[in-house]
This record gives sequence, C-alpha cells and structure tokens, in this order.
Amino acid sequence: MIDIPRLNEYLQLFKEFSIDDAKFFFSLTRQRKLKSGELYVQAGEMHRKVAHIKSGLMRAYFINENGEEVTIFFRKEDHQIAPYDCIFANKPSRMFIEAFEDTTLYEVDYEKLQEFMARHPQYEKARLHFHQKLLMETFLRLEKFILMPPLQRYQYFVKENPELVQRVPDKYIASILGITPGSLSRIRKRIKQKG
Amino acid sequence: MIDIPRLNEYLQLFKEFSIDDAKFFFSLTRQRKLKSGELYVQAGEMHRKVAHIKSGLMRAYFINENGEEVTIFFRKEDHQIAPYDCIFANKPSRMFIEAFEDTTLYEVDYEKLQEFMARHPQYEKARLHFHQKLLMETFLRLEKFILMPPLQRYQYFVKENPELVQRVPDKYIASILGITPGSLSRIRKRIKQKG
DNA sequence: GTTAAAAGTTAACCTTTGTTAATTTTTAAA
DNA sequence: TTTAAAAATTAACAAAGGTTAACTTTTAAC
Repeated sequence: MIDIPRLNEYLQLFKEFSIDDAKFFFSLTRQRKLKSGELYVQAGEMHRKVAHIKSGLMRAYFINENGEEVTIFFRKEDHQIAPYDCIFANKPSRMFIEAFEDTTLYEVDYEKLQEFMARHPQYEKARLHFHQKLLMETFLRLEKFILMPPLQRYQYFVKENPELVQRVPDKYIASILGITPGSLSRIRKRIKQKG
Repeated sequence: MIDIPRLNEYLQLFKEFSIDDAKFFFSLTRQRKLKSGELYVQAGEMHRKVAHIKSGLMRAYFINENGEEVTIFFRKEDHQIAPYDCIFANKPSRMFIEAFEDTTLYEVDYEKLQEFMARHPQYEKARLHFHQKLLMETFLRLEKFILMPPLQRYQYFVKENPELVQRVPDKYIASILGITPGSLSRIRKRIKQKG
C-alpha cells in the first residue's frame, strides 16, 4: 500500500533530480544481499559507506565491557544505515551492524557520495533533510531518557514503534531502552496489572 | 589563548567564504544581549532563529508533568543554539531556553539563513559540518544512557565536560544525567569512598 | 559583615533495577 | 511432530534510585 504523504515528501525532495543525475548516481551504488544474522559492519572497521535498505531489517549494537551485546538501534526498509562514528568522525566504527532479517540494500562509498554532492550542490537540500530527520529522531530518544523512567519509556517506545515491537524479540527492545530483559518483563507485568 | 587546531578547522570550513558574502551574511544577523536568568525562548513559541553565542552560557530545559524544570543541555560561547524541534519539525518549541550567565549572541532568522544558503550552495559544506557535529554529540550522549548506569555516566560526563561541571551547580548536571540531585550526591559520596 | 536564599548533603523509607539461576513458554529446526 | 534452542518469565537477594524532609554548607544580596 502506498503512503501518499510520505511519497509526496520524497517527491518534493527529489523533484529537481534530473533523470541523468539519477542514472549517474545509481551507477555509483551497488546492491548487496545479506542473510539474516550476517554481519555487515565489524567494529574496528573503516566502513565508510552509506546504505539504503530496500527490504529487511538491520541491527546496530555495541559490545560492552562484560562482553555482552547492547543493541542501540534498528533500521528497516526504506531507511538508511551507516556507522555514524566512522563516517562523521572518520574513525574506525565502534559499532557492529548485522542483518536481522534477510536484507537487500544499495550502498555507496561515502567519498563518492561526497564527490557527487560537490558537483551537484542543488541536492544538498535533500541531504540536509535526511540529516535533520536523523538528528530529530536521536534528540527525541535522548529526551526520553532524561525525562522518563523505564516504564514510561517503554510505553512511549511501543506507541512510537508498534511495528518494531512486533518484529523483534523483547530482549532487544529492553536493550534499546537501557534496561535488562528481566526488568522489562516486570514492567510488562506491572502494566498488565494496573492497566 | 588561541586553540590552533580548532581555529584551523574553522578556517578550512570558511576558506571559500568571500569577504562580500561574509559582510552580507553578517548584515542578516542582529546582536542580542541577555542578562543572566533572562528567558530567550518560551515553550509554545515559534522561535525560528539560530543564534551564535559570542560569550556567555545558555540553558535549555523542559517542564515535566510535575511542573519541574528538567535541564536538557547547556551551550556555551563559540557554539550555536536553537530550539531544534521548532526549526527542524516546524512546530512550536517545546523547550525553554534561558541565559544562564550574561550572554551576547548573534541571531539570524532561519528563513533568511535558508535563502542565503539557497543562493550560496558552496557553503552547504560548512552547514553540513555543524549538523554532523551536533548529530555525533547527541548520539554519543544517547549511547551513554543505553550503555552506562548513572555512576559511570556521571564520571564520563565530568571527564568530557570538566569546565561545565565547574561552571554550573550540580543539580543541573544531575538533571542532564537523568537523575535527582540527591542521587547525584550519593554517587559523589560513593566515588569518594571507593576511589 | 550580616542575612537570606540557593545548593548540597543526609537519613528514612519505599520502589525499582540488576544479578543469578531456575522454570516456563515460544520459536525454529530437524 | 518431535526436539532443541531461544526467549520470556519468575523468584530471591543485593544494590541503587526516587521522594520527602531536615539539616548543613555555600553563595549572593544587602
């Protein structure tokens, strides 16, 4: 089913995108298919690529001092994924990124993207849009940590990400919320009891 | 004292900035002086302006459901400040921003900034840089909430912001860390005792 | 320098989380 | 369908945070 407002948003962004530019840009990308569970970015790696997820689900995580995986975010189809620290800070990625479901994505070297943008500054507006969206998303998440205790954080998260909550086991949701699976389990129980 | 690497970073960003453009851009800005404690942005207000802080310190905060102020960030001299939600989401600001010390800033209407950038796309690179820096900062803060318990979060914060910790009473630091002043006080005690 | 206000600390009490380990339920594989 | 693996729940205990209120210290105002 087509999401009209969203499609419109995209069309606005790319309305000045000429067919030739689009073709050329597409020629810079390459398709990759990943099996569920397959590692896409390794911590320590200089992975200076940005990917558009055509279909599937990706998971980014750290490994903490106890050797445990700590999930920091998921990105699904029609969204972009990259190890931010590597690209923005030009340092080896500190995060791992894996395919959480079978995933198809298109990736482009960040350097090539930079060249393209340098030659076609008229598209900076579109890029800015993506950056601002990501910044707002990140800032909103941060806000919840400052303002809400875990129970409310969970309720808010479910409201904002109903689909993801269905698509992913609770232990990953707990991780994103900064709590343990046991604690999340108790929170769910409390919500059930009280309403 | 001059911070050479930082100055260099700026010079790189603005090396293509012509004198005429700089003059014109400056003509779009206006200086404002705020007394310590003076409100700069009111929640509910459409404050579509971006400000460069020349000197002083600004504080952004929410008012939570209990009517308490919850500080979300400080911004000091040589940095930029704006109510992100208002500018990026084009909705009334949900945050308050006040001068925490006597502050001088230069502000520009976001619309005028947009016009300027549309006419001078060569400066998008500089803008992108600021956005990426802010995004990295925000993402790093979020990371700490997911990965660290309050005690470590505090220690990390002090390490990363030694100056701010000196400059601002502890209760604001506690708020930024998502804990109560009482809890921060106990944390400090624990650190003293154990080392 | 005195005084009032703000900030910081502490204590008591309750709530919640983390940890560990056992148990149950669910999911996926054979 | 059976079986094994993964996820979720639960319990017991210790550790930590929230709340409230009293008290101390620090800061700022007069």
